[in-house]
Amino acid sequence: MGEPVATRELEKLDVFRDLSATGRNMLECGMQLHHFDELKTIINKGNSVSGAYVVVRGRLRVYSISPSGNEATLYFLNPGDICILALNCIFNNMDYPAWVQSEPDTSVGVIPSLTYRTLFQTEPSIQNLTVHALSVLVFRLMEELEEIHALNLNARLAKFILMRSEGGKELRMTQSELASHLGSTREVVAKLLRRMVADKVIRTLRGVIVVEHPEALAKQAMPQ
Amino acid sequence: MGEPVATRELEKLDVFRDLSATGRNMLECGMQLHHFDELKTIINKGNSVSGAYVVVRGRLRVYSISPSGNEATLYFLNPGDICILALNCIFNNMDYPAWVQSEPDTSVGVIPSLTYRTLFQTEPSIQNLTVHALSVLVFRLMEELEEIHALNLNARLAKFILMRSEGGKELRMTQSELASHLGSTREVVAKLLRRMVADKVIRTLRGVIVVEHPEALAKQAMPQ
DNA sequence: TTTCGTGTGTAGCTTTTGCTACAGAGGGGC
DNA sequence: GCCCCTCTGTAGCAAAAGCTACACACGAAA
Repeated sequence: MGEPVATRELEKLDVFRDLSATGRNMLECGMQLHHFDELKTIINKGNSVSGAYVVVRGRLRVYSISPSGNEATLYFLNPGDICILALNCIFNNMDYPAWVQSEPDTSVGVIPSLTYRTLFQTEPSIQNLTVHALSVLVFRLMEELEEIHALNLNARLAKFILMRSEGGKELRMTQSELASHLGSTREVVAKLLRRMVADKVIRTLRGVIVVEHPEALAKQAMPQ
Repeated sequence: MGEPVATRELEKLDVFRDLSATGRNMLECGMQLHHFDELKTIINKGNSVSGAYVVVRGRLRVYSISPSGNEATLYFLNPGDICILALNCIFNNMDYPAWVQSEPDTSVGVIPSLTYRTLFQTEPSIQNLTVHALSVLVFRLMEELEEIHALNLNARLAKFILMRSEGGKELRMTQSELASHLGSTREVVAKLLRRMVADKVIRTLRGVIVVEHPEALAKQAMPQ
């Protein structure tokens, strides 16, 4: 169980620095803080969106579920990140199009829809924040779409390991989590990893992938 | 060869109505008009973006090219549409990440980057236009990503035919164009179409697909 | 009419990916 | 130690999709 969120913790985040630069205190503006002690599904697909979500502490996982029941992680939200899907919903009066799960000890700030839209009309910092967040997502999504067409699963896996391994050394993630990120299945991921291990490109441990030969991995991340 | 663009033509578009509601005339603001008589590649991947592009007449096709040389159409821009990729580039100082081709007799208005950014800071109509265009794209992209994971090619093809056939009757598009939209190849598309023809769901003519049985097609567009 | 380019029909093979099924390995709690 | 749960290793088959290769059809231009 984590300690309650301190104002100090809020002020560390760029988002809130931007917001407070407008001379407003978010809590006074009506922002609510929610805390989740444990892993819990906090939004289901089709839920209505009450406001703009900003992660203050911990992590949120946004994912979709295919009809066959497979989960595919869309992205994570770390402290300071805004949920852009929720922003979209606010500006288009739509229901939330995915699922969201909180990790243990996660705090989320919620700025009510109306408040956010009002702030957007008057505050340049909120305008820029919004547009920037949206653009970044658009690019990420287009890149991913292009990748799916251009790269086979092995290349996408190689690329994923490269990008997410801290300092290009190792990646702490189970094989099913990997599969979920790539929209594939564990067995297939295991098969591909096996080949990489045979090629001495990586080593696998329980819940960890150790990158042995980053250059070779980068080569596998290339088309073909 | 088309006639030059008339002011009347500009005023018909929602975008410009929004803009002129701000009491500004876009041409006076520095918008330039470009006309293309024939099919021509007007932007290459990596080109710098000079401003916000608005289609006034005709159509632009935005596409990516995979390393193997296959084109995959990302989307079309019809009169009144803004190129959101270009918007993104403007707000993030990036180079254009795809290719753009003009159809014959196409006119495009270009609002210089700086002008657009200035307008964005002051004009609510431009703010809303921008955010709305971005959100819509984000949703479209996420939907497509989810579809690729959840649906097989046959279902995606069925859905595509349904969505794009005018009034659910027929779709004027060659099989290679279809393949390009789905990021697949002509032969595979032909194979799937063949099966649909055998099932009496569609009829195929040269450059045309006639929808015979929309309900059956909708059924094929479902997962599995 | 002939020719040529583009669009379509089709076959067969290969590769990739998914699915089922099971065995073993490691680690935490009892 | 023992149990149980999760994570991993592996095999084998099935389905999906891509690639190669060719034949034919249609229509426009010469």
